[in-house]
Amino acid sequence: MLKYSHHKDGGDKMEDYRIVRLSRRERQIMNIIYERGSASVADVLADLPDAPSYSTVRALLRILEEKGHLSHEKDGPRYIYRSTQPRHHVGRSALKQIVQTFFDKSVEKTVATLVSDSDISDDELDRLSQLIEQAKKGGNSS
Amino acid sequence: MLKYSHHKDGGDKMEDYRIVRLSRRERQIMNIIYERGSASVADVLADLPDAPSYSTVRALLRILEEKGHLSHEKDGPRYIYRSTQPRHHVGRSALKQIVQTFFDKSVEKTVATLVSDSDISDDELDRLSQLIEQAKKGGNSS
DNA sequence: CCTTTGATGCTAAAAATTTCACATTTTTCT
DNA sequence: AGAAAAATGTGAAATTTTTAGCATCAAAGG
Repeated sequence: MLKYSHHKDGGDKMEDYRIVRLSRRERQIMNIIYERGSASVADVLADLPDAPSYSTVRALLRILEEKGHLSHEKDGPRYIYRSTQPRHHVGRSALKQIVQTFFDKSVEKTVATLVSDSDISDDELDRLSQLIEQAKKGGNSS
Repeated sequence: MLKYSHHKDGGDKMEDYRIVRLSRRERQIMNIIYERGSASVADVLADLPDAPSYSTVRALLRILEEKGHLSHEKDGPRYIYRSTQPRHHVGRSALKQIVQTFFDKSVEKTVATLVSDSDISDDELDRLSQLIEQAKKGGNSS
């Protein structure tokens, strides 16, 4: 046939981005928990599209916990699940992935889409300006 | 047990975001194709982490085509696959999802992460400023 | 205290995904 | 043209994911 360069070496592509390893349901559940910060079984069930049974959700949560993505604590009678990885960390990674996949690794293109698409108030635009200004002053590379 | 409000009505959560419907491998492959713009079987195989066999990749590509996510054209002896949905459209949707899931729907927080994380040149920061300025002048809500 | 309700623990079947082997077709090269 | 190389087409096995049923445990209420 052919020789294919399975270059898993570059260290650039796909990197650790663990979300990519999750199955469809696992990802949906993780997203719900990231969005809510924490969630009970009922919370997850309420937010899940095409919600399966209660048992099913619990099984998935258990699996995610076994895999180390979630942990739970007891809140009275019920379990509250949280991500083991801090949300901002995972978000940063996910964002980076999006920038790479859809926006040619260009932060500029990404921001362009963000500000053009959404309905942003003048206030928020001002704060964005300040953000950029701060970045200019603060540590940079060039 | 309990009553769970399977509210699939709000129309806000998860919305159409089709990527979420893809299986793990399907998603990986779609990402590769979005990133490259188009790809042959060998291209996909080269970029896939834990690359399976050639046959396997072709099977997945066929499935993605059946599901309507991909189409192919002949480039000489081989097939070149492309997304049926325009990349910028899917990217916009994916970005929106990230903003919602990890950044409290805040464009500001998202941009803050983008500019703080990445190593951005002063040039790019200038262009970002211009971008914001344009958005201020152009159509907005408030 | 005992019953009811609502939670979890576990196990296994059903469904979907992932994988590859083999056959066939097309291209390339001498 | 004929042989070799490289691509696609197909079907089915192997694995993983997804699902739910039933047993058990804990809290709340009469």
